[in-house]
Amino acid sequence: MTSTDHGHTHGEPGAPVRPTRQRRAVAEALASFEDFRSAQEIHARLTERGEKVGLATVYRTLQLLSDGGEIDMLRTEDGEAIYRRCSATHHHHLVCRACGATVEVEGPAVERWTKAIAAEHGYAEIAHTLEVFGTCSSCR
Amino acid sequence: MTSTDHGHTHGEPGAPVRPTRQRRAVAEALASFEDFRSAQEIHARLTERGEKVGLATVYRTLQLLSDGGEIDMLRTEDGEAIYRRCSATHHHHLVCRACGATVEVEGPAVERWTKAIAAEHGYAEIAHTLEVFGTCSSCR
DNA sequence: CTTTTTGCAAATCTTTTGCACTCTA
DNA sequence: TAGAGTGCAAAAGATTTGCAAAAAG
Repeated sequence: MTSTDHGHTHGEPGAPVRPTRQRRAVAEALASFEDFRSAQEIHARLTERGEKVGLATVYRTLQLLSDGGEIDMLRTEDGEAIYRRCSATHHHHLVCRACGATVEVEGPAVERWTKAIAAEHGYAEIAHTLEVFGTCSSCR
Repeated sequence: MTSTDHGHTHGEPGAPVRPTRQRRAVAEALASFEDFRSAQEIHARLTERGEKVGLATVYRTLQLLSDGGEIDMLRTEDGEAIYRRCSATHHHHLVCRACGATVEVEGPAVERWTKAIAAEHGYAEIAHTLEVFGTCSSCR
């Protein structure tokens, strides 16, 4: 409930994380997808591949990875959480609302604008979310 | 599931909209708040003020207003929809994660960048969400 | 053996819907 | 009146949680 950070927050001691079959499975499923998927979809894939992993576990694992900054998480326009393995650089997404095709885009201009605006109003420890939705050419 | 528009989509013929007691009430509640509130909070205020309006109606009204572009709607980090009376222009928000203080900011640069990027990748009917979070000066 | 993980089902919570009933124009 | 709008309670969904059993170190 306080996982506000967009940046990575590794290194917290916490409790040891054990590499289990189900965690590996979730990681693999994540790796097998090109773009963002909901916990439900990930669980479905696992199931259809014969991997028996409880839905709750998928949620727990996804949350764990997300909190650790190891995967990207964003929200659909209707509030559903969707996840994806992420690259190292900070970027944003251009998502097709019909087929879900995602394009990663970088926006140095936006980053700069964000920092400037924030500083201008006296805000610190800036984080921002920016997602662009549209209909891709093949869905039109 | 198709209330995708972020921009204003006024003028659709649709059905006539009747000014009722409950709609007025919701509008007033909205006006009484300085920043973003959830449907539940708005309903709570209505109730504590003695206005009898069903929760479902609050949701329906909020959705109506939001679809008509008459109020702003955005999502909390945990996926909850929050609303606020908004100004006419398209803008974004700089929100203090500690106290919730919101500053409306305009970003012509961002708008331009968004359209450009999208067009470049062949995406149409663009919509975007951009929220900036930070800690305001008085909360530091 | 101790601690972390799971599974499952039950519980939450937000938001939506079905429907009979009440209003507005 | 006819069509729009409302209240309630039930239905959906997405997540989360409690707890006893299973796995990891």
